[in-house]
Amino acid sequence: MRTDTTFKRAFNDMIDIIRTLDLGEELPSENALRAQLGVSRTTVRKVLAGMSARGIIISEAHRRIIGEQPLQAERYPKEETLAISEQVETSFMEWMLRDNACPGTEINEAELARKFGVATTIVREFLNRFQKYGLIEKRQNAGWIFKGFTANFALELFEIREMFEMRSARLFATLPDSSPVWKQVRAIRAAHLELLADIDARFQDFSELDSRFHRLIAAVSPNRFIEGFQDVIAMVFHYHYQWNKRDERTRNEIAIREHLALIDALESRNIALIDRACRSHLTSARETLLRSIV
Amino acid sequence: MRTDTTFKRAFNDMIDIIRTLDLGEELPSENALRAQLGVSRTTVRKVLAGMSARGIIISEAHRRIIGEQPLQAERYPKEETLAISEQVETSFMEWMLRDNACPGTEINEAELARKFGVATTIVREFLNRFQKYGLIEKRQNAGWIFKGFTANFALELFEIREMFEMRSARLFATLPDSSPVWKQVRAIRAAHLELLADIDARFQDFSELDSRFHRLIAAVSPNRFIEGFQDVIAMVFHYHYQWNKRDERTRNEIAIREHLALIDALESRNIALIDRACRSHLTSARETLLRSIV
DNA sequence: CATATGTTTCTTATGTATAAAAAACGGGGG
DNA sequence: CCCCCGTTTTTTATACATAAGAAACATATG
Repeated sequence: MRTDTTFKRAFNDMIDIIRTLDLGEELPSENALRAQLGVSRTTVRKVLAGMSARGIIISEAHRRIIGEQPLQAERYPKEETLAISEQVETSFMEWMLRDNACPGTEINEAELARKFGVATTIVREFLNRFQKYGLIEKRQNAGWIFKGFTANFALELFEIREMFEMRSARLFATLPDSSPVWKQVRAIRAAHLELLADIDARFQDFSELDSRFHRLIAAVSPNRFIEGFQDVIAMVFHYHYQWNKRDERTRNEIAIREHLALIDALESRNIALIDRACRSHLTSARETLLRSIV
Repeated sequence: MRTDTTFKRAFNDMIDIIRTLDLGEELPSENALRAQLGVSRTTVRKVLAGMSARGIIISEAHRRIIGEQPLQAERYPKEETLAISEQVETSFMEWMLRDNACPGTEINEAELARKFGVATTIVREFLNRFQKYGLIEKRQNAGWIFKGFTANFALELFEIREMFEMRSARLFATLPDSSPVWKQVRAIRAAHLELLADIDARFQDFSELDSRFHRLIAAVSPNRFIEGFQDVIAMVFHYHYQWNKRDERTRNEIAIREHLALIDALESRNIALIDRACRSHLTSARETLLRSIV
């Protein structure tokens, strides 16, 4: 009943490990592989068995050696490596953004389960987790309602975001030169400059960099509630921008320049400068989001 | 399989409704009762059937009249009116606060389900919802870990709480005299004074008033994320103080006086005053919580 | 024709089952 | 005694089943 996505993901990862080894070379121990693959030994053994069956690995007494290099074609497709609960997220987002975007829509667990082809349990569990994003609401003994990806949602989101982000950004002014954070700041500036240099081809990579940047800022003084909120922000930007492609290149270029200005401000340790750069970036991000909603 | 807690709760509520009616009087329609009881007509009919069977209601052709007044003893016990998913919350809190309070404890779905005598599905669902409180964390393909009711938890909680509450309190200074909020403020001040007058006997009622007060402040400018965070705060205070009774009376009396000071400040519309009263209350609340943790 | 009740259909809450994955156990061999 | 591997036990992820509850439909009655 449970899907074997963990096995398939591990199998694919194992192919990459084997490619770093030579024909006839002995494999690391099951325990070592377990650590490398980040799964249990049970799964490692299943992967090894699968590879033996395909002749990639030859098991001799007390040792295993590489029989032949695996082909890329033997990899399992990406979809099969995602747990059902993860696939449901994508299905739901598509349903939400494409089909029934209007606020007030009732969400029917059973219907969604049928539509997505999964068990109701999974949909229920997903909706429970998804609730934290503030887009759906539960009614006692009845279904859920979709509150809508509305301007109000964006405004409430950004009100919190501004509080959290200004708080974190200001803290940078008090960090000693010796803090390891500065190295990360320099690294992320480099990543921004690189992306900017090749913006025409790689503008779609910005979404991930954006999330990384804001998480770095938040991380100066860890707070589990702020970290949890970063998930909300990441979700919104990930899916909303995936759906709305208008002006994507320009939007992203502007955001990169704002990030760079904020990085400069952070390094200056000047509170006024930090405040200004941070607020200006958030204002512009908010306006962009609002414009794409209406 | 599903429990009939909705029916039992409605049954109990129905007893209260009948007590306001006279013997021989005709009952409201099913639809009217549905609205009053806040359940579906299906459940109303089940309640009516149950009461008919006990002779409380007599069904004549096309009408129902009160046959005899129900006895309080006929009420279903409180526990049976709580959905399993609600009972699990209590069980879990007790388990957490009494038995295994130490940080890092692994939480085992199957074991909890056995201990609480419920299906694993329920425990899973509960843990998913409970995650938002920041006290547990999930590990992929494995169980959950309890992060502990620690000083750090309290500090992170109050950092956010301070941001949110100061923001809301300050907004009061900008409210026009005509705002309906002021009436609610006066009402809640009265409630505080009443409780204070009878503090020796009723100090335990403070927990609920506290939650009501802070939700009122937050409500001036609704924000779904702030409202969601109020749940976290309410949970912490509800359960933690239920567990730790030390100095409860004194603590609550102090808090009431701080609330009253904050109410005065709000009504003064003086930002500096509001800031001071709000911060001073939050600081004292934080210290109290911290003291009770260590 | 509107409102009340009787009937049918659909959905949610909760229990049970089971394959996949993790963890624990146990016997060698270095 | 520690690591490696074979085996067994436990736990999680997911499917499915069903009674309780909600909603929709139908009929009757004033």
